[in-house]
Amino acid sequence: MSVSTFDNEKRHAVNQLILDYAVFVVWNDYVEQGSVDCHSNRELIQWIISQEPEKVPQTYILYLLCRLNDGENYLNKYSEESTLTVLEDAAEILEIFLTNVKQSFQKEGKDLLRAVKEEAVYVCCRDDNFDTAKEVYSRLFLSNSKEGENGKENINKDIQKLLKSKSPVHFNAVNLHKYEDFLTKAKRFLQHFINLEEPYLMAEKDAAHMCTCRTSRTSVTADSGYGDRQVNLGTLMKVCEEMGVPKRKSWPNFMEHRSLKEHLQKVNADKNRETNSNINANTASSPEKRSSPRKRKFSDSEDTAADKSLSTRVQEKASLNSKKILDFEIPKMATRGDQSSPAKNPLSPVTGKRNPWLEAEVDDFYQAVLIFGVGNWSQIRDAMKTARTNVQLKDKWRTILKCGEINRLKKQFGDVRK
DNA sequence: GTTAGGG
DNA sequence: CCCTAAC
Repeated sequence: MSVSTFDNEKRHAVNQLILDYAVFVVWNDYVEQGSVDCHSNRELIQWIISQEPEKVPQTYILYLLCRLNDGENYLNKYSEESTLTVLEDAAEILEIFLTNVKQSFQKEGKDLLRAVKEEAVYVCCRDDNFDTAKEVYSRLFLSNSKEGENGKENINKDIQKLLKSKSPVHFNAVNLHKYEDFLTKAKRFLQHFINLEEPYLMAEKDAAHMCTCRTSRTSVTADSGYGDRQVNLGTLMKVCEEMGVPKRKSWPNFMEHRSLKEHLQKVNADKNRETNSNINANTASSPEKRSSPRKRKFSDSEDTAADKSLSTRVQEKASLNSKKILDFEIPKMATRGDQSSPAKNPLSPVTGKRNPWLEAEVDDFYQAVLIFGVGNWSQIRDAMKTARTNVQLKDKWRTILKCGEINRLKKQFGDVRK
């Protein structure tokens, strides 16, 4: 079963499972007992990396893979405290990863890094979110030098060039370029560092499988919920204990993994049967649950005293250990007041009926014109994925000029090239 | 199929 | 928004 056949929500859930699982496995290897307070997988992984960075390249890779997988949907978020898009995060991770690989891989790695960065901008354009595209672009490609109004024009030109480079012949790269191709390229590079027998990668398959088993039983939606994953992690731990999966130094072999998986399915099936009666009450992902900090306990033997010492140790280590590893900070994204979805007005397929333009729609249109240029209406139509025809766009541009709405747009987004 | 322009 | 010429 290929992960790429999942819809985004499922894939996101799978990736969460992979991360959880990876963290669990790594945890088992590096920590004998105890527990730690962490608010996200990111923190946990950062902590693990801070312990013995050179020993856990796979952790980077897995972390990276998850983000690359989810990157197509740049709106996915792994942690509450960060507003980075997924692929921006991937770029950061990759950058750190590259500092730890052999010289001979550096060039190829740099190429991939550039591809990831471009893709980060690209996915936003493809989704008609040019605002975010510009923000991402300036964060990833422009040094901190602050430019004024004329900087905006340059960004538009740069993005246009970037889109062009994806498909030099035809300008509608947005439709031709496949995310899967990019993903394949990324994975090809990472193969250099991946041993396919590693449990990390087997986790990818298992998690996908586990996810389908569970989702087919409980109707998908509950899966993106954070509480669900926590339960899963606990179950994983219990199963590992029951089955005597070795805690340290030797990885579980393939057979152990398979049986673990089967066992897990059974446990989940039982659990689902129990909760089947009130599924509907709990399926909707509840934001309240998410907001509460996440507490992982991998061992019940220790209590809060050990907890504290460990979590403070984490913080100390984290701050001690080289900033280049833990410094993920990037200027925050300027969030416009909830304009997340460009409010696609119910399009009227009925011919002859008036279909007024919403202001947000006009804004998007204008920004598409900034990037594709005046007159390239069909390309703009494709990029915007709007139901309006190229002729309608042309007419709208004419009225924008005629009624002087152009002044507002020019002021807000910068001038267009002629 | 696409764009410019008159209506 | 529609229509048509021109490409």
